[in-house]
Amino acid sequence: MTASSRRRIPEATVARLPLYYRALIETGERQVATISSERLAELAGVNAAKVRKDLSYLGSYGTRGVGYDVEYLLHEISRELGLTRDWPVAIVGIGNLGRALANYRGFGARGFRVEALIDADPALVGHRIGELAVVSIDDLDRVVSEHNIAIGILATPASAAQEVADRLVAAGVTSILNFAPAVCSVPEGVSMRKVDLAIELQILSFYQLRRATSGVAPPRERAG
Amino acid sequence: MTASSRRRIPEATVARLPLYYRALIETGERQVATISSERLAELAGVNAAKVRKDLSYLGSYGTRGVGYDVEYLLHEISRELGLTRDWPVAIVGIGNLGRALANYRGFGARGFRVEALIDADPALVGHRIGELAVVSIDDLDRVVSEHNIAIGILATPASAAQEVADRLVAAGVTSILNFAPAVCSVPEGVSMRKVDLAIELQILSFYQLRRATSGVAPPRERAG
DNA sequence: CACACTTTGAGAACGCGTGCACAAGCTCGG
DNA sequence: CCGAGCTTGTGCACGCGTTCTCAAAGTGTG
Repeated sequence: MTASSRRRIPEATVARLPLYYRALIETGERQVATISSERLAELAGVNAAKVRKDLSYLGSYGTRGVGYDVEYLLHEISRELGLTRDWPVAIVGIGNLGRALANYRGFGARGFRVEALIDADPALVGHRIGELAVVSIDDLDRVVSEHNIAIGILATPASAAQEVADRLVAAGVTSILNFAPAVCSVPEGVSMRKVDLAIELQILSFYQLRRATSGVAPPRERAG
Repeated sequence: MTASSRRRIPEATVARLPLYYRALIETGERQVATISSERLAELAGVNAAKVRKDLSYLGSYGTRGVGYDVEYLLHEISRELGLTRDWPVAIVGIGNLGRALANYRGFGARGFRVEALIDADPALVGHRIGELAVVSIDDLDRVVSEHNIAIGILATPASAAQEVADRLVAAGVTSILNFAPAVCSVPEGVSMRKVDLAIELQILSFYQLRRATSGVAPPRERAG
């Protein structure tokens, strides 16, 4: 039975699976064999009922009276998230942020291997960052297909975002992580997630202001 | 009447206000005086009914048959988001990401002025990045109160995140943007938003895998 | 001034996600 | 082998957010 033959997993649950994954990795390193939903909830910063419901979407992997087998659960979540294989990734836009992302060690650890750095600026092309040389955006198509890249990270200025997204999609990329502060649309069948740093600060600012001018408490955390 | 004396604004709406803000800025620059909810929805990448409902939480600023006055609406949203004033910000953890954030131009444009760079590594202290010198974490308390910093950006390794968050809160910071891949709790009355790059990729990977093994379509976009 | 047209604002229905509460099921000690 | 104790899995109710829909309210033309 493949991962996809199961019942549909709610989006909110998918967003929490990486939290469980991380918590389980840490737990496994401490040679702990089983873990209860309560403990896992604590480590992941959520509520225990939610953990149980989330995990039940993957199947009944727990044992009543005991808890979940750490190794087994870890394996199942890895498989569900596609972390049992490597994902070659390309970063487009090698500015401040793109460079930081290129050097970020956290990706490789989870199987996301940055295999291409792409930029439109001729002055940057050929410049090495770590093991990789920046290639021209003219070679986007070739690089994407040669490295079999399915996931693209968009770190260009806002003005270039839509055009680059289109080119990535045309080249065969079907998942995009967009850091550009711009609305950007992709066709059906392509996923896109947005991370906008300025927007995050503006949301904080809203609640900060409310707290300053009144006694209104902010929500405890965001949806993610 | 202050921003906070109105009825409560739903969290989901707050998260969209910055999108409207950005769209209105762009529209204003094109000398357009009024805008319909439909057009604004298009620019912000959401649905028109949502735009109208969101804006109605701020008050009835539209004119039936006409639309919204761009300048006026912009002003109201700015005020609501606290963008009419400046927010001094500190970045803690001057690694790859911290440095990129320190150089990021997008913050200043919205009134978020990075006024302090803090790190625990003595080798980094004194090092200049742009206009600012990195200061020691031992001076965190002093720097935060001297600059009246209410918003902190946490870009440390996961292992230091909770401790640094505690120190920020103790120093008087009441809003934290957390980039560290760790669960991290803050007391009531402090807001924290999380941005975890590895988690974003893992979510993309999930849907990528589903698409590869079956014909299941991913959700069109995230909640944000 | 009346009428056609546009667009907002809000009522209402629906769907998703959350969390309580508890039965079902497992372990372990005696 | 039995009963006490623990933990999972899930039914259910509730609340939030989204979206459909339409009356209300404005504009503009003849």
